[in-house]
Amino acid sequence: MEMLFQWAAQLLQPHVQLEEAELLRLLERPPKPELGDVAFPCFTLAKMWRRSPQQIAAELQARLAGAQAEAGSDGPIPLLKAEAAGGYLNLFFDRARLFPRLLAQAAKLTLPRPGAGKRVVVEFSSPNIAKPFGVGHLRSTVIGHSLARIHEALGYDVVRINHLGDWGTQFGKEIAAYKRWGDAEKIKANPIPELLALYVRFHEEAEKNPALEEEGRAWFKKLEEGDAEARELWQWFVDESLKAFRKTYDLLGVDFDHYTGESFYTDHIPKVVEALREKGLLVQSEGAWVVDLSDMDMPPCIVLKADGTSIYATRDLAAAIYRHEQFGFEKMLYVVGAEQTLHFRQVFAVLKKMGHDWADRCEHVPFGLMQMDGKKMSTRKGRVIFLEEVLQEAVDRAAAIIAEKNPDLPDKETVARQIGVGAVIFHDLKTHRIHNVNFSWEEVLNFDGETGPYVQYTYARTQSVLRKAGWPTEAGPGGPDAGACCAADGGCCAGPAEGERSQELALETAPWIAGSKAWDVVLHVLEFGKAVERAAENSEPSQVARYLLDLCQLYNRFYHDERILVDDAAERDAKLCLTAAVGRVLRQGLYLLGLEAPAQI
RNA sequence: GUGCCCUUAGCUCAGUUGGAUAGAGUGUCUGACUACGAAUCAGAAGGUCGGGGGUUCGAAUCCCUCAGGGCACACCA
Repeated sequence: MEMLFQWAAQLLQPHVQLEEAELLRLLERPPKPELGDVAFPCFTLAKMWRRSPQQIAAELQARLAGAQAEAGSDGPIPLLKAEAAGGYLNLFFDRARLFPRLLAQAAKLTLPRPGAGKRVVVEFSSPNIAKPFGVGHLRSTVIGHSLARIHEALGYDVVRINHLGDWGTQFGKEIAAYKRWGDAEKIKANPIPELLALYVRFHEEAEKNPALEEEGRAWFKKLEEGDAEARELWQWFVDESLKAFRKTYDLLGVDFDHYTGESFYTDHIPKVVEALREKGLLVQSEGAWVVDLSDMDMPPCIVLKADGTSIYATRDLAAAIYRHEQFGFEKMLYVVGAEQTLHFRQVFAVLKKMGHDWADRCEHVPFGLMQMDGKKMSTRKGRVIFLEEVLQEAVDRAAAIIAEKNPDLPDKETVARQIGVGAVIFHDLKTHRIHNVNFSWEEVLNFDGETGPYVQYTYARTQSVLRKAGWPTEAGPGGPDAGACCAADGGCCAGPAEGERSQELALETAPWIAGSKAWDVVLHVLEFGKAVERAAENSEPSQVARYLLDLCQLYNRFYHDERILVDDAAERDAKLCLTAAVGRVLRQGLYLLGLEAPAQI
């Protein structure tokens, strides 16, 4: 595509008084393939030349035709014709000559590496200890995991941090509840549900008996002051919870470099408070110590509560400073729900006031709520759906479909897991993260249409064709470089026995391309890098998911309408080469989203 | 009450720096497996892009305003 735009600019430049850069900026791709390969909108020229865009388009058409006649049919740029349509000048290139060159590009496609030598810290997942891992936490987990992989693929050095919710007044409450009603045996047998039940009961009883709240806060104060009993109970809750979380992470294929939760920063808090005090930023208000942010139209940021204990903002300040010292990031992403937007604006503002200019490189990556019946899910009210249950249902569904459609598939259990889990992850990543999503079993368990299984199916289809043709197929779980060319083993475009030949053929012409959908496919394959870069710039994995869905649709249309394994060797090899390129992009794209890509499903 | 976010087909959503007749999926109806995998593909139907102003040659996209929904607004995270 880039190449087409470059050529178009070169062709047009002698006839318009515009800089090449300006020209390139104006050029666009026509909305429909029948309209040509590159379009030049004449509206801006119309203003400068004081003539109608239609007139200008017609004139340019004539001029290009003249220039083309002069250059002859084998000029350096294979322009077929230029056509004025409305205020546009549409350029048609000689696809037969062009296709082999585009295909060669697609075959050795690699991602750009704008992140080389730069580090990015991604904080994500961050579930709360002693609470179940609900579908709500899934969002942070899969978005963060995908953003980490996307940045890695672009060359960044990525640090993944699980900022566990393992500190705060809630643990005072949990301890208070345990002391009153807890049963150690029950908890050992069934840790998270039992701990949750205690927590829920605490809030119910506190409605009637407000003194309980005070009791909870008192236990947190003890905990923060290092009280042995409090510490011991807390540690127990943490250990049990982590055991359960790790199982979920294994199933999802997610990992972290650091499980440094909020409690990790306890020791750093005094330093932060001292720094704030020294800079004169701390003022006392209603008994608490706060940083005033009224100059930025924000409510004050509480740093120490009236009882002297820390609050989550304090711990986020300490964490940010610690991480900056430790990792020296280019940027730091906080993948945390949109309901905490104000909190992060406050934290970043306080960092700025402290003189930490790198606060500008911290970015809250918000996402919409996971809702149930249009309402927020709530652990306290027991209105949650457990992620484990969702994943299990999805895997069961995948297994049932396999049993029905492909009973002879080897390693059925593994594939069912890959498909089921993939369906859940993809469903969460395919739309803009900021939208609220209403949880729906029907949607999550749907495997048709714009879904993870659809992309996985298309990938398996590419591998199936290659296998049939005796070409090498991709194996293994994918990886950071899965989309890179397999140049090491002699070139992607190569059948095993006839590598050189197909490469050479590919350099000539592809007369069959007229009317073939392979053209649309190869153009889209070449857009992969742009899609990934856009996803990183916007911290938006859905842009990769969207790209993959479009690629699948284009490839499936091509696959359905035309035969790949035709008798003509040149055509067959070109189509196989395209198929291999699509397969590589799909595999790497799935990897970037956190999905596996089984070769057969 | 104040601030932020959201609103596009019955439902769920795309729509890149403002560009040509606003696109998918799903659901409904109808077709295509003696073909390289039908978890697929094709066709039909379905739209005042929440309403109203404005900027522009041109607005789903930018500005203003109103409405509806969501979230947040100091000792929870």
